[in-house]
Amino acid sequence: MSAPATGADVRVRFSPAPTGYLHVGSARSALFNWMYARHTGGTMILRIEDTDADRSKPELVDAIRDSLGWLGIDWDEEYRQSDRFDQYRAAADSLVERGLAYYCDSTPEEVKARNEARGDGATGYDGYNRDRGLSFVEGKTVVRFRTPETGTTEYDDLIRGHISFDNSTLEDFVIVRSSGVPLFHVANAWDDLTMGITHVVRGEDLVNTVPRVLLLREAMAPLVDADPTPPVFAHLPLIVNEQRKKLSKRRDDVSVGDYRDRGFLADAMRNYLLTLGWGPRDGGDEIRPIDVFVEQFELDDINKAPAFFDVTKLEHFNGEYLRALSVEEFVEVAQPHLGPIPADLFAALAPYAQERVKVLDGIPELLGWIVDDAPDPSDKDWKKVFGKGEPGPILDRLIEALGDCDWTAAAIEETVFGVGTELDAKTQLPVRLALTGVRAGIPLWEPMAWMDRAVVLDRLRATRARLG
RNA sequence: GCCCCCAUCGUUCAGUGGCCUAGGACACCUGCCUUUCACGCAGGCAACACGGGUUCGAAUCCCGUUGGGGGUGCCA
Repeated sequence: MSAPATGADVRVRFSPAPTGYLHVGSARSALFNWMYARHTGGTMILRIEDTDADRSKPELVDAIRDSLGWLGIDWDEEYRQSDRFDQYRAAADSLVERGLAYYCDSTPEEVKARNEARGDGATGYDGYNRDRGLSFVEGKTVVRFRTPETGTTEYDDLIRGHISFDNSTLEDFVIVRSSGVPLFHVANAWDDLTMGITHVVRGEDLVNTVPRVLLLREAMAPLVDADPTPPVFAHLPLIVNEQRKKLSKRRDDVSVGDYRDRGFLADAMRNYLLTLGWGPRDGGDEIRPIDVFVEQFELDDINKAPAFFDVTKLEHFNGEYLRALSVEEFVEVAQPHLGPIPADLFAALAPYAQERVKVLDGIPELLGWIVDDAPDPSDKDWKKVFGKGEPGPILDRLIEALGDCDWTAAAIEETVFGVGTELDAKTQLPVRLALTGVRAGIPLWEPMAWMDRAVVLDRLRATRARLG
């Protein structure tokens, strides 16, 4: 068991594979690493795990860095595993020399065929070349690590407690491909060792790799002047979808960049992500500035159970953050989301939008009617508004009065309500439906004053006509 | 199949043997405000998966059952 590092000794890393855009699951891992680094005054490391040349895309590295930056997650050191292949291979060679690893020329198909021929239901590598003393053949042999046949490999997880694996269940896994390129486990173990990583904070889907990494670390420690003590592991609960399954790129909306593009605020996203698997120690409000949470953040407060990524709650967080902005700030962040709405019009109506919109991409729906063509209300709304009473005369009177009054917000409001008083009727809803096509929305008077009187009258007349 | 893990309101976080007739937030419902909606405010609905232990006492500890998830790649 390792002595927990504290204070400025802490070194954590976020290690994404650049095989896709940053998704919410990895963003959460990055965040928790960052929280801990900042809480302890330690070092946050970004390590790009791009050992799989076929799937890694260099341009995605920048996309990931951008998304992290957007979330306000910064780092103190950065590495790329593709720059360090020589080190991993040297380490692997040494393992072979010392008999801790060996060459193997079995193809996956051959292994599978042997397993099926045996018919005992076992899968995975069968140890066929374990003791056959094969030597290196260019493009043909992989390097496999020789796992112990007996005993257990165990460790204490800061979040999940003691976890133990029977070594007999560990197969001899590949550490160097036949192409000569090292794989995840060696690269990961070597880097954690040589970079002095003290805390490994990552998703629960990686728990099963711990024994392999631990075994490798032990085997490689003599090669370097580094602390052989294993790091502290903290495996985060998975973030799941409504089916309680790990978020997947194919089925779920997981790209952090997509949320940004839709008009979620970085602070809201970060704050929400933080509440998945963790809550403030003081039991206080879950929406607060990040500094407050950084101060309280402890890895062993993290939950064990998976958490559902609830977009509805994210939206609530975003709404709160949006409303906490000054109007000027709100106008600023809204710019990319205005759609057909002129900037000066939006500036005038921004306060109305600010308290109604939860995500910025909802702005066109809220205000678009002002500049769009005449609306087409649903039958349901139509019936709700015009279904009873004698709406015809009310509309007639509205058209008449509105054709006549001053064209200012105050005069329009006074006119519409005046007709209401005169006829003892509610006049706002009919006007609203005629102009916007729906029964809910921002106050009408300013937008109406901004619109041409003729347009307003046209929509009112069209509604009157449909009434028959 | 084998290995590992998880289990409190619909969701999320709180609860670490007595303060729990289980608390906050989201969602939902009701009311207030308002000639719309929203914001705001006041209420409401709603959970310790099940079965055995341990204990004077269990949501909290142990065992089992059931359910769920993750892994099982020359991916990470």
